[in-house]
Amino acid sequence: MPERADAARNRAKILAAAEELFTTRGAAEVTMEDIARAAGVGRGTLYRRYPDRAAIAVALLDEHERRLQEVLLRGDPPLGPGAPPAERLAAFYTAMVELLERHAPLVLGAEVGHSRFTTGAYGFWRTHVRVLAEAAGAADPDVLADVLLAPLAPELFLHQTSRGTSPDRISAALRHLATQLL
Amino acid sequence: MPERADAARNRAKILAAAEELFTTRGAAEVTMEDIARAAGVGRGTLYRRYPDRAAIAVALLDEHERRLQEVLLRGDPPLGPGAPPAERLAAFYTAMVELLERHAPLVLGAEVGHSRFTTGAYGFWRTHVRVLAEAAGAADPDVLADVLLAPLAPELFLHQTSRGTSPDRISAALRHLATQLL
DNA sequence: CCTCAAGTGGACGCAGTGTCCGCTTGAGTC
DNA sequence: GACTCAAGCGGACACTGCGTCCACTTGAGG
Repeated sequence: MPERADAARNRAKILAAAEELFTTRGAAEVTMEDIARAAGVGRGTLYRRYPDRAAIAVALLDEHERRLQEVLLRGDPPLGPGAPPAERLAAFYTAMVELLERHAPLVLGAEVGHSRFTTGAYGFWRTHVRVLAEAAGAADPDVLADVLLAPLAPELFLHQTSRGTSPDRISAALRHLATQLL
Repeated sequence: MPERADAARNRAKILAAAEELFTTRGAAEVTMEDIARAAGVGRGTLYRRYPDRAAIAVALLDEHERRLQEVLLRGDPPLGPGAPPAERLAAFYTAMVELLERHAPLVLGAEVGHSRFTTGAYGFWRTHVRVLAEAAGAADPDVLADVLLAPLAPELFLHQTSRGTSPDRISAALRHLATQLL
């Protein structure tokens, strides 16, 4: 059965309020209570849908990540299939840094506990990179995939940018890395 | 003035109890109350010295890290000065993985919030790696240093080992990386 | 208009945090 | 050995955020 009208309205209010709070204050400073109040909704209603902050952040990210995943699988080269592995990895890095730049507070919010590696998204990125590493004939692509993804950790990104390093510079360094390794 | 005898005794009891709890249960499952009780000490006493779990974990790690830092600065090659940058980085990776292997729960415990990058230790590792990158003539060693340290994130290490990847394999992959990049 | 399941929201109990302050104790002094 | 007093101690307290529960409300189909 489809979602009831009031339920859909509340879901939208919750997501809008949460996105606003996450990006203005930073995920760590936002409580479930804050989100409920900002959305004009009771705590119970909030918990009915989302068991914790991470779930909300994941829901918010979902759309953006899906879009990139789609492009990786079926888009044009160099992001999509067709280009040599090194170029595809470089393009992937660029896209991910852009994603981080726009949504770092959300990505960080999604990582309550140490959930980063257990979300479906990490698995996807990991598989993608491992396949590229394999195609380039790298030794131990399984471990290399994790290593290549590590510099995209949102905490690191925020640390670097807060220290004054521009996303472009990070992006460039990663592209350089990609061409050297694959 | 020196520390009073009872104070020193309590500090030792606290550190011993905390190390035990951190390693057996995992840092996230340990409360300040737990540590105080296990150490046979009041909460007030605990807070007097350590404002939070992170401070305790940092204190516990301090000794081990100092030893490695000492070797990096003044020890024999390839860890210490003298060897070519790539070899020094490879040796550094090996040493760090070993450190993680022995003390990952502590390292993780030290990272309440996103303190990893603000501790003195991170700054030290970062400087060390940046100097190596510079010596090898790498482009943008400043950013590269962060990138090269990223795969040593304790969350990643724990994730990899819990998935069945042996520390030796991680270590080998990182050494390979070092020789390819510098 | 009626029914009733889906949906709502706030009150409640709990766990952990960090502070405060009256009591205790160690270490110099005579 | 007794005295002093600052350093040290520890438990009580107030507070914040979490997650649940259940009596009430509301939307949609009959």
